[in-house]
Amino acid sequence: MGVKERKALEKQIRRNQILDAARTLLFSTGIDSISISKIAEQAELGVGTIYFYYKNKEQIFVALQQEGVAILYSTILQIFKNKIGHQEKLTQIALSYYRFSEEQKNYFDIINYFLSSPIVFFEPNLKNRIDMSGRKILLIIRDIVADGVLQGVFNEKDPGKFSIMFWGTLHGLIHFKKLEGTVLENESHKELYDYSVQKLIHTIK
Amino acid sequence: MGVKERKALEKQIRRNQILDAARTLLFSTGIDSISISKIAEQAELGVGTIYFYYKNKEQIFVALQQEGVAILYSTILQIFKNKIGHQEKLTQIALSYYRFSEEQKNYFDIINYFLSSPIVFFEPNLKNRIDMSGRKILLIIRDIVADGVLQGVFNEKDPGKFSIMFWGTLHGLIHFKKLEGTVLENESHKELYDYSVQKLIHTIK
Amino acid sequence: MGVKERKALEKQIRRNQILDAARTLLFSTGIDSISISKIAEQAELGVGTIYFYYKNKEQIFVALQQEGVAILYSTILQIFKNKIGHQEKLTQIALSYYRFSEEQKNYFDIINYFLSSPIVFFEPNLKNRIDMSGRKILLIIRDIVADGVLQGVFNEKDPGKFSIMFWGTLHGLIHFKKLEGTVLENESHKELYDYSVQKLIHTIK
Amino acid sequence: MGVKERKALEKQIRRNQILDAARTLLFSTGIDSISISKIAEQAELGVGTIYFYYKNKEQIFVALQQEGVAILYSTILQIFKNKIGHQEKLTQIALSYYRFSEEQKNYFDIINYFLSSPIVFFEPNLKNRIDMSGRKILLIIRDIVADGVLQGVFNEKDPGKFSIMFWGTLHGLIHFKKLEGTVLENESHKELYDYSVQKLIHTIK
DNA sequence: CATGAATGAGCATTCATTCAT
DNA sequence: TATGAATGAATGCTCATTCAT
Repeated sequence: MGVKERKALEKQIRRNQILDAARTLLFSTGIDSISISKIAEQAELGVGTIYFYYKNKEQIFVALQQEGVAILYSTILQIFKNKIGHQEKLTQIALSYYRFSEEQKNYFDIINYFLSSPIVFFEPNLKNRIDMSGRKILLIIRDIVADGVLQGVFNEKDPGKFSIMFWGTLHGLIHFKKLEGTVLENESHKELYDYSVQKLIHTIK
Repeated sequence: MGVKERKALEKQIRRNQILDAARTLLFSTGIDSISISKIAEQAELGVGTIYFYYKNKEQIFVALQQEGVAILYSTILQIFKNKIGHQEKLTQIALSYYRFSEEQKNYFDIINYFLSSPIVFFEPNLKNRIDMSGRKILLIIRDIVADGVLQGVFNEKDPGKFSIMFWGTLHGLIHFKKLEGTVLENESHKELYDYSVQKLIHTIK
Repeated sequence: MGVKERKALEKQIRRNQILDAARTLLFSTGIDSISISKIAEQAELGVGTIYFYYKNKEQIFVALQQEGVAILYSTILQIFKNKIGHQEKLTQIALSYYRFSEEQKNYFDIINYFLSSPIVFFEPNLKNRIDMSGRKILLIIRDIVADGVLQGVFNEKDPGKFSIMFWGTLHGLIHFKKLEGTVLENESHKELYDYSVQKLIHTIK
Repeated sequence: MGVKERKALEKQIRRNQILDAARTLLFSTGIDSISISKIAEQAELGVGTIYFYYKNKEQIFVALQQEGVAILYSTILQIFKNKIGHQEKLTQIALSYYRFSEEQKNYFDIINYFLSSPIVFFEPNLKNRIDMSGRKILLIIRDIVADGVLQGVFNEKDPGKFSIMFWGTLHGLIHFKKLEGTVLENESHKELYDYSVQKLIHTIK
């Protein structure tokens, strides 16, 4: 291993060290209380060092968001590989996102941070990275639907569009969890979610 | 007009003056840059005066959110009253939310602020007010569907559930507007939205 | 009853109404959280009205302090009147102050506020009123001692001085309650207090 | 001297610079008027810088309190080391506290701040540090008494208890300085103090 | 590479008091 | 008498970022 490689490796190690610290904070006190100096303290590094490895706070958030998406993706990939029916796959994927929003709330929050906040400007590069990480999930859904169509299980002209609609619905509905107890007086939010998923799947049968 | 009425009127005027200032800020620099002292400056009032009329910052946000919802509601109410088909009504409502998210982006942001942020605590009263303001919109949709079912145009056992799914889908998809240019490479976001709306309506035909 | 008397009576009623409010706050949230506007709200009066009846916040505090001292005084007066020995009287008085500091903590705090805070300036009149209210308590102690001397139970040339020393010791020791758990590692504060009282009494035997 | 040492030294200098500023304020306008921003201004530093060196305002107060206690302690230690009688030592210690409360009034105030205010919460660690600083003074008194007992000069079963009573009396009586001119009509406060000290010492003879 | 000191604008909120009505 | 609107300084504290070493 040459000097270059070792340097690169060390750099990666430091980056991970910083990310570890940020993740610890994310999970211990939530997204709102992450600050660079807290990360530095947690990572046992100087503040300046953080800035050497990440241009700014946003970059760290992006890295965490990628982690979150990766976790979600791997779950969904498992489902994709299962030997179960197409419809069942979609149902399980939907369920897994619901669970993710609850069990990995902090990761969900940070994904949501990029998706829902009215923040205007990201460097194009960054934005690309953020967005593309989620794309793979949509592609899985698309593939399931497309394959279902091939197999004659589903009937849908544009699996790509559908996959986005599918995910958008799930995402929107999860936000409505907040309305439990007020708008959703008698409705169980989970029931509502399941109902919607079935409805969605029904549209391509 | 007695002294009492005049006082009450003046008080209302001041409240509006403050809200005007907050709205101006909301529309000029976005929700993230609204602070009490900026509102005070904009309104040409002392900071303390703001607190005399609104208990805290959140209350001002709520007032703005209510404004936004009211605008959206009135648009949707118009559509509801139109003498057009049930399906057409739903289509137009969906369209109007899309437009709202673009043309009244700042109002959309503040509504979204209450719906999407991982924020911790609201006084129950406040939360109720926030949530319930949106409820009327859902009820219109429910009524359209329910009436459609009565008329034999639609087929849906639970119009209440459907209305929430409908809105959730719209809401979630609007968030995906951000993905234009990255994930949505070739897709037009608007086309996708329309596609989804038609799909949704199709499920209750 | 003439107009003058009625007016005076009404004025007194209002003053009490204000004091009631202040006392309620004192006992519900403690001395630190008493503010004029809170008093006004509690009393269902305007802020300006408070200032009509009390020149400033301090005046209200003084009134509360007087109440506290009055309560303490009446307890001590009871003990004074009891048909028990001189020594027993002193013991019970000391005990009653200890209890007062615990059971009427809020009154104790406000008395302490005037006695311990480094605040410099009070109007002479005010200061006189504050200080003199406590004087009666000291006089009781002095009388007990003086009478004890007469009866041959005690031996003390200057009962006046002793009464102040007696009270000063109690007061100082109560402050040390805070040291429980740190400086007073193994000592029970109450035991220490009792020990000191006995010691004190012993000096005049 | 290495870089590390120099850095540490500079850091200490800055901490002192801040403390100097705080002390200046303490001595010019009293404890009540110390605020972080005033300290920053006085120290010609940014507010943030203050917080870099002291976690919060309380920490600065503690530092000042420790200074005060240290001054008092060193005086008392001197007396302890003097080759004078046991009784004389106690007398002089009492006198030195009296003088301290007059000549170092601001330090006395800040010590008193921690001892007398009904303040709610301190980090346990902090509280420990505050309380323990005073402990050393009590231990000196205890040792004098204990030694006096050994030498047959004093007669006291529990020198530890006595030392606290001794100090509590002094402390409480100093508070009564405020009553000069009102309650203490004809009494000289100083005379009263001396009287009490002699009385106290007498109890262990 | 790594550090960590320094910044100062920024934050939400409180408060005693005044004064025109 | 009584009101309550208005004030604005003041509070403790946070934070992303910079930069000299």
